[in-house]
Formats: sequence, C-alpha cells, structure tokens
Amino acid sequence: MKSVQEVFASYLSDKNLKMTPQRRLILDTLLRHSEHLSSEELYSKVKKRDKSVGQATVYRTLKLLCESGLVEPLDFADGLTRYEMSYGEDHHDHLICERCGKNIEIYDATIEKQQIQLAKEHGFTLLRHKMYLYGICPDCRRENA
Amino acid sequence: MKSVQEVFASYLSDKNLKMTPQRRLILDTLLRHSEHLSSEELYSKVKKRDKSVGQATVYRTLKLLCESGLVEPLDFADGLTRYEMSYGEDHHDHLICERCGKNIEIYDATIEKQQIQLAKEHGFTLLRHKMYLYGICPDCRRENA
DNA sequence: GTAATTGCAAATTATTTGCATTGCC
DNA sequence: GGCAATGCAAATAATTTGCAATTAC
Repeated sequence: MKSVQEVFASYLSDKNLKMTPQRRLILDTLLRHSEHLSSEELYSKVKKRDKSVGQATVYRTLKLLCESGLVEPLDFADGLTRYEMSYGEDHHDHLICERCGKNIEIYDATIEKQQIQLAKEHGFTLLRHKMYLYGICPDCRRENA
Repeated sequence: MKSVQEVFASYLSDKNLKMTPQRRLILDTLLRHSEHLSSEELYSKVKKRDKSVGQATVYRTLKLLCESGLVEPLDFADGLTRYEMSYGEDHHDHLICERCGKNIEIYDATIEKQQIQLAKEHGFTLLRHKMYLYGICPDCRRENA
C-alpha cells in the first residue's frame, strides 16, 4: 500500500500541481495528530514548526487533501469544520456526547452493509457517507442522577 | 397530537419568551416549504409576505425552533446550514448525488435499530443522529456512460 | 522558463450582536 | 408596565481570493 505522502504526490502530479515544502509540512503535521483538528488548530501547529507558513496555505492544502480523498471534513456542529485522515485508517463514524462533547469513533458492519443496500435500492452508487450519533455518555448520565 | 404552532407557543411560554407576529410568520412560512431552505432563502420568502421583517429575526427564530426540537439543522456540505421541520414529520436521512446535488429522503428501520444498539454498546443513550449518504444518482451515472 | 504556489491583506459569506425603539403578556 | 423582541447596522468568525513575488518541475 502506498504511503499517504506518495498518494498525495501522485494526486498532485496527476493534476499538474506541485509538491512544496509547505504542503509536505501540513500533511505531516496532520498525520502526527489523530485528534479532529480544525483548520485553525492545524495552522497553529504547523506554525510551531515553520513560522513562515500562511493561514491561507493551510486552507488551500486542506482543500486539496479533501479532494484527493486522503482527508475527510467532519461536522460536529460546533461551528467549524474539522478534519481527519481517512487514508489507511479504518473507516469509522462518530458517537458524540451532547453534554460534554466526548467523541467516540465507532464502526458497525451491519450499518455499513445496509447503507450500500439502501443506496442501491434508489439506484445510487454509494461513494461515501457520514453518520453522527448524538446522545448522552455514561459519565454525564451518572452525574445527572 | 399538538400542532406545531401549539408546541412552539408552549415552548416559548415555558421559557418566558413571547409569541410574536414575526415568529408566527416565520414558522408558517417554513411549514409551507418542504424543501431544505437556508436561512437566507427562508428570509426572502418571509419578506415576500412581510417586507418589514429583519434578517436577524429569521436567524433568531430559527435558533429557537431548533432549540425547541421542532426544526432540524442540516449540513449538506454546500457551505450553509439548511433547515427542515422535524415535528410531526417522519424521521428520515438523506441520500445526496455528488454530481447534481439531487437530494432524496430515506429511511431504513434496520439502520435505525442498529444505531440505538450501537450507542447502547458504548453506554450512550441515543438522542438523535444524522446520516448522509453520498453517491451518484442513476441519471448522472447514465449521462456519464 | 513558465505556470503553480506562496504569504499577505483585503474581500466574502454566513451568522451574531449592540442598541434604541416597539410590542406582547 | 416591564421585560422580551424587533430592525437595523455594525461586528464576528470562518474561509476565500487577488496579487506581486517566489519556486518547483
């Protein structure tokens, strides 16, 4: 399996775009952080490594990474877009506590299969999906009682 | 079953908030449109009925409607928040064509059940969920061929 | 060499907020 | 009558874009 970096490099050259130190740095920084970073957060981490990188470059690179399919944008309804690596990682969805914001990665084969089936019933070829489950986590429920 | 208007009125009085002609008009306008309206779109429809209503009031009212559980915010990743009535309507998710933007409402009991089960396995009480399936619709697939 | 990329700052877009005035309960 | 709601305009917040200078291929 090709490395993330290799896939990104191929994607760029396919589109006649260029690999640059900034793009390398941004991708590498994203890879080092498994949290769900926002563009802003990623920008500040990138800046720690190279002060000269601009905010816009982070946005532009994230857009490229999403287009290439390497990165997924997430929407936890907290007002900003968060990102996570999707290549090489197992696919998963998110279970979020409405009270404390705790965020658990989940996966369920039954649901995954049924999604494909459901799309097919409507004649769609399913490419991807997003599923967010919102509830109250055990800790928060306990506090409440 | 109480009408949407009644539920909203109760919600407001519970919170010591007031029913106003603007709020009534905004809710009514939203009820007349089953599409997935953005705040902007709703604003322009409301304005056709009463020119004097302000944009901010639409935003403020939508926020209240969401808090009351009568309305659900949707994220189709087109950069803005869309809204739909959720009270009295059957719950459903969305199947979206990545090419033409076509948007189909879907429901699958197997998935719904499994979601509750999955949350339970993690100790969560499931309150709600969002599921978006993205793919290519039959029409767009045909065009391609 | 040349077209793509960068950093910066200014521009956009969606949404929120402050405030003086108005209006519901 | 008093506190909440309104409209307006200005303020935010996140993201995008124009541009002159730089750099990858």
